[in-house]
Amino acid sequence: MSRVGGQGGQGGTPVAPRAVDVARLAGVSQKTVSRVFNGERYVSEDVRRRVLEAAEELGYRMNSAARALASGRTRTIGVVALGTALYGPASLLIGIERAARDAGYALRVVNTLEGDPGGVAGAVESLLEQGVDGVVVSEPIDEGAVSLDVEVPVLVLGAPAVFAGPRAVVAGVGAESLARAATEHLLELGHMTVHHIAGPQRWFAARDRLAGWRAALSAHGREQPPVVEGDWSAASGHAAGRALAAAADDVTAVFAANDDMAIGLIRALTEAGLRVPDDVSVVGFDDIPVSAYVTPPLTTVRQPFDAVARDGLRLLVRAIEKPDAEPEPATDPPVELVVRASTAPPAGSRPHAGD
Amino acid sequence: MSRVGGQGGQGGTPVAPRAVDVARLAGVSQKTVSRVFNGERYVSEDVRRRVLEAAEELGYRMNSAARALASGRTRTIGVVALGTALYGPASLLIGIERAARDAGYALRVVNTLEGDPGGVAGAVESLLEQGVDGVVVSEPIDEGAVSLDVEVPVLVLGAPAVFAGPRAVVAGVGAESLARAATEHLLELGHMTVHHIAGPQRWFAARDRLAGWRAALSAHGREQPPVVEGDWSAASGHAAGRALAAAADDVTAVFAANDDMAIGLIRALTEAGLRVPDDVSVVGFDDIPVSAYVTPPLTTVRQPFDAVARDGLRLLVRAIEKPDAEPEPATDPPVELVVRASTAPPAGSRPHAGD
DNA sequence: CGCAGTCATGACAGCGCAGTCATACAGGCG
DNA sequence: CGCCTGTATGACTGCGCTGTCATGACTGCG
Repeated sequence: MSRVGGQGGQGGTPVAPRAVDVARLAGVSQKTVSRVFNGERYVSEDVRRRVLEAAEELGYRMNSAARALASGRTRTIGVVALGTALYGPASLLIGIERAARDAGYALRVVNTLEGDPGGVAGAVESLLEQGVDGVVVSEPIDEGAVSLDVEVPVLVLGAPAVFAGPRAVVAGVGAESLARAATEHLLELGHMTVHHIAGPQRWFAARDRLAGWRAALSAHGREQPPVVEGDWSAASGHAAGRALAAAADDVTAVFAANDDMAIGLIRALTEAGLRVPDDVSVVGFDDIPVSAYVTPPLTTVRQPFDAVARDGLRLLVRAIEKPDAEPEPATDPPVELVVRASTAPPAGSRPHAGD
Repeated sequence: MSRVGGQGGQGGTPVAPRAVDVARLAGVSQKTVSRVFNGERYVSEDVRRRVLEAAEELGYRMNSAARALASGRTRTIGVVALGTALYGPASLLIGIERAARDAGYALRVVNTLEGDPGGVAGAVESLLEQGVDGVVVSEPIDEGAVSLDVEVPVLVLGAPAVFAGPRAVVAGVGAESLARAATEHLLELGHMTVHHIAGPQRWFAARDRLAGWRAALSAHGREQPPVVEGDWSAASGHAAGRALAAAADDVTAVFAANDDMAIGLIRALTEAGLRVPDDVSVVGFDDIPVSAYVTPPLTTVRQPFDAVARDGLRLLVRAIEKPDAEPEPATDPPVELVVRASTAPPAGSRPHAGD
């Protein structure tokens, strides 16, 4: 008794049609069906059409498990993401999905729970078990040196060589130059120095921004005020702002490592009776959607998530499909500073409270 | 010549060890290795230990493609998401991932590009092709009646029965009751009526919120002012706020369908010389992270994304693993109104500008 | 006309697992 | 003691594809 194909039978559970069923209907061999569906050469137009028609009629869908087993390739890319709804990581994930799909790859996603030790390594391991041709580690947190000594290419977005591996490709989110641009914007407005509310230093992204800030100040020979560290949340920015307003009376410019903290900071400053930007200028980072509409509209730095994801994935796909090709370096994404109303020149004649 | 296992050989490409390799090393049959890795009954403690040790030594990882082919199950759930970094959808996706992993399922993600016709159906199709045991359609946009007539269970989060299918499970994000609570909060403060800035009506979530607003006003016998429709963005909230401030001088309370629009709205009101909450009270929806730190801190409604995701996935997994069980209804998630400083009783004696 | 080269197709094996069935032995019971 | 039930294991097969090789048919050219 042979199997009864999909839509044909009246009763019983319908059985998904296989390539042989299509082949039979089209009057060709199963292998030819495979050829058509893989877009291989050497299939006559006539046969191709017949196969596609037969497939359509039966509602045929290729079984990707069988394909993966036979070919050794899954056409799937695994992503290790952070499991946070923060605008940056979420946007990057979306960009990765789009780029992967455009490249003909499906996506598997595993989130690392923050604070989970060995999270990245474990996540990569589980992806390999699920079967992926390549892995993207998106904006990870520093967990000490992680060895990504795995057999597939790995793209690390937004983290340096801490992630070592034989087939690692690192593409930058390039936050350092962006942070530098933000800081320089404030210096160019005439501020003597710029304070910094940093992100949590376990995040590479936070360190990059800190480094960019330092670099800008160094380059201009300015002193580096003590850094306050937040946790990306508006709440932490608020707390940092309170501390800043209380401790130092000479703060005229602050660069916050993300927009949420900048917004919290502005609120704290406002509560302390300081006006933004009249008394204190504030720059954020990310250009989250609300930034243009908070009070005052926030000057911030826009990250080209889409370009980063696309560029990184291009490299990854190349590494997957042409393992022997040179590991071409990533192109640096463009810097974009969005100047709004939260920054202004310092009030030169403003009397110092403490003098 | 037989294959040389993984870490053993010095030269050449290492070949991933298979179950037979583990079996050989442990002195058992391949089938027994399979039993151990699937946690089946009837394996002696001694054998189990030996197999695990052998697997460890070889660095064995099961091949999930082979497993899927042989068993017909992929242990993977596919998610159709919207491809937006909006807080709601992103949070829901994270909740889904966690819940799926806890249930022992991996995740495949496909984003629908907004405005892509037939996006959901196409996305589901591509997931089926990739091989999934179940599908989650997360907060979709109305594309007309979509028939999810597929062979696997489908969980639709946050959309009504427009998505029909033989094995569909619908779990609510229950935005209607939340929207109703938000509106009633304003009425209880003493406002005569409440204006509404709606989300794009192609979104079910936006319609639910609109319906909740209407229900609250009807229940209290209040008139329903005309609705302004935004697109979730702060920019659209800003535009709506401008229109509102210009057109009507009797606006004392506004319920915005999400926090971003509420923030844009507040900015527009501020620019028009109206104070929040003194002149106008504003309620948002979502409780995005910055909401507590904008000026003024936003009264809003928190959605229990995690609970919704977890509950929905429980139903989906049940439908996958026990196809014959009753399709238990979803439990309604709890309502949580977060009252901050953007709402207050109306200024009773405030002189009307136009009188 | 005969032979090489290209194009088009099919036969067959095997990817690495899980399902099915057979087998073997232990203990309980009438 | 034979029989049955429960436990523990292995042999064999097949899931639905792709890779490899074989086989024709057709083309161009000396």
